[in-house]
Amino acid sequence: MEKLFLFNTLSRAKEEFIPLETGKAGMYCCGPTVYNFAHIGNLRAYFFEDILKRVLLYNGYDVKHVMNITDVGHLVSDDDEGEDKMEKGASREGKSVWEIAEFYTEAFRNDIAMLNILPPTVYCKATDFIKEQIDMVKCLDDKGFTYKTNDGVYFDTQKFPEYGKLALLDIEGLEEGKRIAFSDEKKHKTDFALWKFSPIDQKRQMEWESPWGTGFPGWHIECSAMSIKFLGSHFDIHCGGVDHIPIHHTNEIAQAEACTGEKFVNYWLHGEFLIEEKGKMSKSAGEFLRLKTLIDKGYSPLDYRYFLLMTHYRKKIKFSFENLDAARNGYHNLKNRIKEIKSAAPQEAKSLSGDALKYKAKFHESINDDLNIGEGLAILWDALKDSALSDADRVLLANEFDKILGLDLNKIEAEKPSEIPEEIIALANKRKEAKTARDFKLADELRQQIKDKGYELLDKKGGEFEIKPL
RNA sequence: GGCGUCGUACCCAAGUGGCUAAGGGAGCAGUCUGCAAAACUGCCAUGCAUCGGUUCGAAUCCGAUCGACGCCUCCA
Repeated sequence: MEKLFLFNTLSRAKEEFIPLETGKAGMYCCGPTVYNFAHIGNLRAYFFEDILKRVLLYNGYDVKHVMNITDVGHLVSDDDEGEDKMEKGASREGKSVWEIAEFYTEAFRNDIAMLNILPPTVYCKATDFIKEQIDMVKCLDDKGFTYKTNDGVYFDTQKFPEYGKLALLDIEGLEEGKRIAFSDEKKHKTDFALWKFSPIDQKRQMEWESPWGTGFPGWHIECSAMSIKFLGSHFDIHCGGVDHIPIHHTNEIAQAEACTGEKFVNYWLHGEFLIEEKGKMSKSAGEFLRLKTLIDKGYSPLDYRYFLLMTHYRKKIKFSFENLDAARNGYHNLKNRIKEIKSAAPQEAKSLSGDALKYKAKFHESINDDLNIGEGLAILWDALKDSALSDADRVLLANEFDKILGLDLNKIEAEKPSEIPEEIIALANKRKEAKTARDFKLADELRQQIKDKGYELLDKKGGEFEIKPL
């Protein structure tokens, strides 16, 4: 098996991937909170995880990919009035929180399917595993890692000496309550809620009984509880966006390791943000770009996938329509070139020749070097332009690389003569005559007529022409 | 205030100590052509934010400066 290197946030270094169990890889990815549509920045994270998963599969691993769906609301802040994102979404749309969750989960599945993101092996909804979450809080409670306040059960981070190791947190330097009203019942600024109580005077749409009182799970417990349920108390890979490093994943490690007494995860991988001119894309700002927005503007979802393929997952990518245009053009040219090669060599290729194998090896090396897809894409371009390779080899390589790229390159079909109506052919022949007679005015008129009827007339060498449906 | 990341051509971007600094887009030129479109071919960074240092050798390591961004509620 080829060596695969991944950048591990824990060590801030590329490390060789060694699975816990030979030939298998367990992977947990933090999924969406289904209170609204995903914006294109959110989708970048799932795209990065898709590349990771495809690279693991390419290397022959049997991948178990688990993703949570956060369908339980988390409070907007510690001191808010009990309204959360889910309930806000529900009241905004006049539906129940359960309906909201169902609707946006479906929208999310559609979005990732359009981007050719392979669906996870397991989708797990937070509300389906409340018992597991309560059990985990109990476990922490029994081991003395918790304390109770008026509004919930908290994790006492001072009892977990390694707290913050993932984020290299300088806890002293954190500004308590910098952007949030701070609960003064918390013993330490980094302590976080494991279980929150429902406000006494209010009936929440989502609340459950627990040994500590009616309420709902804290902000981080679902991921630890569900990842352990599906992948075991110690598993290979956990990923998410970079924003998860200092809080969410830091807290997950604390909870999980305090409860199980084992190392939680071997490799932590984080995807960078997509940013706009004015900075990070966010939903709270109101307007945000969805995949559908791009489609409405005439882009295909795979144009956006190509855009994401152009850079490395650990680098910020700046979104602009100018850059998306560049991606669309590049993708278009790529497909065009493959179509031409396929048209020239319609026969099925059998296996790669020596030179083509070198390209394959280079590609494999690139993607195994911490998912260097930008370099992989360049290798594809080089191969397609290498005249020393046979057409059959080039087609085979494109199909091979597409296992990672996911650009539907294998679906490109050779140009086949389409059925052109007699009427159009007659018009084209008339135009040819006009051209020969150097009556260009008439020739242009005829070409326009053909265009109006939905066909494009292209001139070829020697006065020949080609008709294509528009 | 603390912590973290980044700065490679007009745009996106790979390269993180040693071969002419990948690739894509845009642009320009050419082939073809009455014109157009498409396609193909060629050109496009003696330099990698700036200034110092280490080294036989630096885009790559170190330091300083400037600039951009992220995190310290929730968030991909």
